[in-house]
Amino acid sequence: MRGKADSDLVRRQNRHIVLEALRSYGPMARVDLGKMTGLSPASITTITTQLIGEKVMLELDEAPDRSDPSRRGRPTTRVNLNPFAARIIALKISISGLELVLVDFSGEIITRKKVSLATYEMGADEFNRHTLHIIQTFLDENKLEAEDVAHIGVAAQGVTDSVLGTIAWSPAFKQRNIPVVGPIEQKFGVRCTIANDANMIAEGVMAADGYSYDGTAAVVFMGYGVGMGLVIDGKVYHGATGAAAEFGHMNHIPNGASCRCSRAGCLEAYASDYGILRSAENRSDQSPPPSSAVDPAVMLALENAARGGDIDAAAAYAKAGRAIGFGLARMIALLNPDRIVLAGPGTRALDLIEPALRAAIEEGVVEALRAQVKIETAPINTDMIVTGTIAATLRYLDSTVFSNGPMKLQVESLL
Amino acid sequence: MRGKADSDLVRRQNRHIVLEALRSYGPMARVDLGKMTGLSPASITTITTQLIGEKVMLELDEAPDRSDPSRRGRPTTRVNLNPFAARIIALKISISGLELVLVDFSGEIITRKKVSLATYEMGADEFNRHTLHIIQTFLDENKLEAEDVAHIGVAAQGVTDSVLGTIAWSPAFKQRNIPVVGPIEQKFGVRCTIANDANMIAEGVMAADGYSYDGTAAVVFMGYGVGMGLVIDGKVYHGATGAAAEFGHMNHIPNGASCRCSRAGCLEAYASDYGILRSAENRSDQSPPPSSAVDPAVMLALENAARGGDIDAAAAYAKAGRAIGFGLARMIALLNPDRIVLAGPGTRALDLIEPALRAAIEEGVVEALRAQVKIETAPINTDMIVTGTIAATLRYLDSTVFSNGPMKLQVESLL
DNA sequence: TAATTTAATTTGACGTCTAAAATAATGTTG
DNA sequence: CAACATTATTTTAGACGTCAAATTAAATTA
Repeated sequence: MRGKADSDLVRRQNRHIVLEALRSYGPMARVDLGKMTGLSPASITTITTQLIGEKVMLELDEAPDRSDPSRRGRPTTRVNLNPFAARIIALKISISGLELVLVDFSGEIITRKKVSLATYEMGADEFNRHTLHIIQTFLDENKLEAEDVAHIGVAAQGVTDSVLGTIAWSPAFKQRNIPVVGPIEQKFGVRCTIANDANMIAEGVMAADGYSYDGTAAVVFMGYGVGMGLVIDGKVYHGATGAAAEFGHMNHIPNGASCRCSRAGCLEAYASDYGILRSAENRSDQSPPPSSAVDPAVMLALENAARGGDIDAAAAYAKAGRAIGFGLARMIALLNPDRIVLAGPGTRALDLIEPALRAAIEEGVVEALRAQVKIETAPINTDMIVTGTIAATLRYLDSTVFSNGPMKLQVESLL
Repeated sequence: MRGKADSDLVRRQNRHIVLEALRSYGPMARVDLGKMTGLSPASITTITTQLIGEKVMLELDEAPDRSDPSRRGRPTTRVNLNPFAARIIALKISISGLELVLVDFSGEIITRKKVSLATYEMGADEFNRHTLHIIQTFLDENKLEAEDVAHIGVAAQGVTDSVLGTIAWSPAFKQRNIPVVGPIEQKFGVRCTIANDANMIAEGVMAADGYSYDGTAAVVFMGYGVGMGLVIDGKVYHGATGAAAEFGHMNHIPNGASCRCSRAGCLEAYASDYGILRSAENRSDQSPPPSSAVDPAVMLALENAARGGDIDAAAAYAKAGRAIGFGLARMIALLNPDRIVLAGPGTRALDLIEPALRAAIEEGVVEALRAQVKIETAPINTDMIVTGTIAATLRYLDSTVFSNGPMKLQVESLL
């Protein structure tokens, strides 16, 4: 149960839904904000006036829209989030290196930059030395001081701990429990949060339809690894420590194929790029997984071989599909979602995977449970991890900082 | 995102938390309500005055508390939920029949009654004819009209659909998709809801500590079947159609042991009473499961045999533990909970099950994920299903009916 | 009996919302 | 082109709910 309600809560909540409407649907007129949020025109006036006064919002200076000639009356003036209200950095840490994206408050990308970094053999200290330097350089290149940045949102591949601010385990690192948030906050004095990359994909998918979805969905990522982002009652679910939905390392077969995480039988060991490749090449399930990503060209060739009649390759994809299908069946039994979204480069081979996947779901879970669930595919080309990290970070800022209103001056001390 | 906020929301929310405080902690003084809810004494006065006026609450007429002789000042007068504000019926449908419990608004049980009913062979119509008659008799016995009952909360064993108000699949019925809510609402004109029994156990566990827990927990029921209630961010999670957490029918081994649900490899086929018995008797995993519950005495004997050195029996319990352990490992990978509660008669044999269970969890999920989770055992004797159903139903009434305030009179039509 | 202590209510101010009225900015029409 | 119509936005006045502070209530203590 949430706590007590008072006029403070009312103000925060209503400011929040106004910001959220602009965040999801872009610039709009005050009337439309009213329709969107259910607030009266009077309240919208009050709220927008305040937000504009705080420089969080601005009135767009544009010529009236004449596209509909039958339109009468006073023309609208649209308002939008003020791009200069804040800047954030989204930082993606993956097996191939770092990606930095500088974004303004309205969500517009200002610059982005990729830096490859061979992280696997690095210890935590060395990694952080590099990372902090790369961030500093990125700031310098954009003529920014650290205090110009309101938040740094990190998305990392693997198991992240959002409470400790660490990467608990990742295929990009030999070492475990690498602190990330601490060093960044310490060096730059900027608030920082970390999340799992698959959760950020889920965030991206939700952002794509304006966070209008409010059911339970699972977003599956297939590629160099297998991940999942869970959306529960419309909100991306993070679990006790932000490490929820480690679908790739959910056990498929007890004592089964060996996985990068040094365990046996994980789903990923059957359905990731390297798992599929291993099966296709008829190597034993127990043969050790590689420490680096499989070359995408190799996977492309394998797909085509499977389509061209290579029986071993086709069987490898079917095996992957069966593994994912059983994983989904188990997930469905637990969570009874209404939607499953398949995403990531692995969906390119969906034609090869899907029959076995669907058969496994049918085999693995009662009809009553799976009948409702819709399976969709998300576009694979867009960089959902970055998009999602940006959306999540900005939404977080909206709710924590900008919904509250301006700092109250502490005048008492003057008396 | 929730909708807009206004003074209406404020009133509902604050009335709600006041009701909730009394619901969880019982009668208390207005001062304490203030401390509990964070509301000012003035607001508490306003709210309690209104609730008392609406006969939802009442002031207790009791002698001042003299237990602490050093206590000075005006004595408190405690208030409580008015038992006569409403009555509810909790109805439990299980393989052994129906159980009806009449409860007043303060949560006090007025009467309860068990009726055994051989439901398995019944069709939906016959079952409902019996059920409606049993409810009618129960009302008559307590000299109640249907309209004296504010809500009927049903807990059923198996897969329930809270949207359609049906039992989608249950071991108590041969037939599928049995409508329950519809017939009851139609005949008695009383609002009715249905939920899965394991979810109601979870509700009971949460109620037991005053709904103060707000993390993610899984409550596992072990007995004639295997069930799970999931608590996500402090709320019992029901999924898209109320059929969440069908842990017992989550697949354990593809193409594995045959289950009552007519599928193969479900966890329940290894870890329920009949599954354990089947293994202990060295019958094949494929041999058909029984259609009725295993006699508790048989299970008790089996436990003692296992403890007394019967190797087959001990192995059966270990096999059950391993199945549950892998199921939990998979659940942990998906949901990263901080708490697992084991409940139900099956926990009596926990000594036999636990080693294999813990080993399986270790084998089945990365350390980073399982390190946080605490495994507890709930008392097995209390009837958690009924307790939980009552708690859930009353809380539902609190939030839907009694938080709103009295009906507004529609005076306009008089003009 | 008067002072003290704690509980509960009353009073007056404050913040936010809303409906209705007023104002603003445009198009339409005779 | 002036008056009217239309749509957007702001202003005004009133409603509702909270809270701090003052007041009243009901007990104990001295």
